Amino acid sequence: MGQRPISIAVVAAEAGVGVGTVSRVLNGSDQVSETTRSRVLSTIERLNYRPLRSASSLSKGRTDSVGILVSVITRPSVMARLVGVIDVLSEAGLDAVVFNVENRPQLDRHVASIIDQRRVDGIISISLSIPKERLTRMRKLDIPLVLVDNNLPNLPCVYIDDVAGGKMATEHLLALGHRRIGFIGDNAHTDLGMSASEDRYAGYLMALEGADIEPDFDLVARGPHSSEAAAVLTNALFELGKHRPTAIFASSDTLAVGVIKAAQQHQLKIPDDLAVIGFDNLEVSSILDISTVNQPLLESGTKGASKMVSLLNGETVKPHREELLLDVVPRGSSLGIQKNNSTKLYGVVGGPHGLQILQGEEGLVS
Amino acid sequence: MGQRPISIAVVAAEAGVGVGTVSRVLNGSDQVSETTRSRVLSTIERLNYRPLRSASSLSKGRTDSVGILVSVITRPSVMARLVGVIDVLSEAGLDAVVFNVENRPQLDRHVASIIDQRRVDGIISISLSIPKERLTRMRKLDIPLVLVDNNLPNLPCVYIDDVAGGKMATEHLLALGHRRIGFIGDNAHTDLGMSASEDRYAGYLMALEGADIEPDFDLVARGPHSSEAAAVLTNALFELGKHRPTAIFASSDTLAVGVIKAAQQHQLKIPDDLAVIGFDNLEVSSILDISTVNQPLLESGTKGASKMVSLLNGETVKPHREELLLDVVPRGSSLGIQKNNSTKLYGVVGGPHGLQILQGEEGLVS
DNA sequence: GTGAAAGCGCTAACAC
DNA sequence: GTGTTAGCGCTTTCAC
Repeated sequence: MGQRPISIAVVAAEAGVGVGTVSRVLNGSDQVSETTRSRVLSTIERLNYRPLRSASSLSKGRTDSVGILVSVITRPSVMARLVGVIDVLSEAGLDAVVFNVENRPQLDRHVASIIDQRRVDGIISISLSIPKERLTRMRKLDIPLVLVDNNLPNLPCVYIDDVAGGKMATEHLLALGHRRIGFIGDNAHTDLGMSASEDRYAGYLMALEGADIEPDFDLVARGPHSSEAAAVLTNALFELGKHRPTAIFASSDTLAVGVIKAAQQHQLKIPDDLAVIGFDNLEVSSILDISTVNQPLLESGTKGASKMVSLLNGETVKPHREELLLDVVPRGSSLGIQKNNSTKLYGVVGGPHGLQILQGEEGLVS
Repeated sequence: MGQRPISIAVVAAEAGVGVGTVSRVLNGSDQVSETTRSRVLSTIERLNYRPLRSASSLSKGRTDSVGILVSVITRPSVMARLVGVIDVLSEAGLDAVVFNVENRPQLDRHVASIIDQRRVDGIISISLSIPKERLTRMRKLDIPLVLVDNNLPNLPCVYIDDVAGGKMATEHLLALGHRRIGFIGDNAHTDLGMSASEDRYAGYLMALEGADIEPDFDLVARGPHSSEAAAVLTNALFELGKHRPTAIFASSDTLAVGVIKAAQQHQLKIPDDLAVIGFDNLEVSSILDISTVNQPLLESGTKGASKMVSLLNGETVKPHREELLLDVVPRGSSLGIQKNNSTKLYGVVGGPHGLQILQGEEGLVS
């Protein structure tokens, strides 16, 4: 009881070999005979021995863990990326150390501490802009960095073209005949480099220009990134009376939900009185039948993490910089076609304790 | 260039002191004269030195990081807890190593590896049930464990009474005069010990019993944890015709969204034709005006993490086991009172680039 | 109050 | 193939 945990030395002694051999077995070296290997292995098993991470880290000079910088985790879009990252890292035997960043000074602090304490082997930044000086320092120190949902030259990254996305969304509305198209965006966390909303706004302007429509800034509104805020802003747009927009592009689905809520409160029919398109293709947009621009969120995380894994293995990262594709997902909020096909996808069966959904859970987020 | 990173020895030499002294300064020992301390401190600053985590870990015998076991991170409720945990840990200078668990074997594997590799000083389990044998082992090895959203005797934990919550929700509907009350729950991840839905169901039954109502299992349905699934199940309940429920208790807001969607597709008026109450008080329930049972999600995370911090500091955890309180949040989906006061909370102002929301962002999730 | 030195448990370079 | 040994960078007695 209370005896000190077994070290590699104990295992070596017990197995009648040197510590070096045990270490070699542990690290899968082929410099060990099958006989010895199995003997060591069984001793390890018997003693229930596991190498101490920190000792190995110190010796190897790496931590086998990567830092993940992320902000406003609670956003579903951010969450999805994060999950993708964590899953791939975990699969590769790397620990995911998550840093939740809320403002610029904090971002800088975290980055600095991560870099200098070398507590991780690499950093994955999700939707965040690392301060320039830190970037330089990291490059100098040769600390791998991968950007997810961000795009910087010479750095491995996975990103989308938000401008193009904003353009696509707006063009969707234009194609439906709308001329007075409003924009609802957010101005949250721009200090952290989260510029998606503004980029999409740029795309919105481009689309208007392409259609020879003079932008009307009375139809543009920005606020915090929440449904409530979007509802408030939408209400403000409605005060324009007959000059109100006939369609609104919300820079994220979360905002689109607020837009629709506001419209309903004003007894406006969607999409006849007001067409709406969002961005991200979150689950909520599917269930509320909101048109949107789909972006591969989870995939951005998995691909980013894969690049990190490659980097840490010393391999060259295949597509160094990777742009993921977007596509418009037209739904009822702009087309007005009610499609409740989801009902047909799953079978429901009765049981002694109530109904149950049968099989076929494809597409269901459980 | 490429010079090896400065170690404590370099600092010591540079400052003209022994490494021991530098270490003492680093760890805030009071065994150092002010003079030396400041000299060392300035040298550290000048060289931009940071102690190497793994070396310190090896020496100290602790990692200054804690493992977080979590499942289905994408659930907003889980995410909120996770954020709470991470923030408090980070504040305390502890690294948050996140393990995303998807099934029981994986849970067991992760726990085993965490325990044996001693890669963290403690474990916080969110909504998950650690296998019993692992629990025993952890206790024997003296590895601190804190449960968030889970409740086990003799273990520090933060939890709610899901049964009571389910009862409250159902009683809310009963108080409104409903007699045929349906239940929509999920049967996801019960293998991981996520029993909230079933516990709330137990509360539902208790409430019915308290009102002398015989439970009708035709009004009970379970499926995956998604709005889509809930919509499908709700549709199935509607097939009961006049025997359909006049109210539904959905075991989470996510499910409640699906219930409402299904009702709308059937042209049912909420709450006149169908009253609905959910659980969790997610942002979505607020914007969609869904009645719900509020539980302090973020707080469960922060409180749990605080307990961990105390444990690691060798302090006794104040309230060892802590139950957080629930309260019914009545909204339009059951009461029918449309309250769009949110509009009044924030000012909107015009600008050259469009409208902006003024100040007062309290309550707005950005 | 401070320096010297002995570990912490592991890896890797070097012998044999 | 395998054992031996010198570190990895820090903390912590133990002298002084």
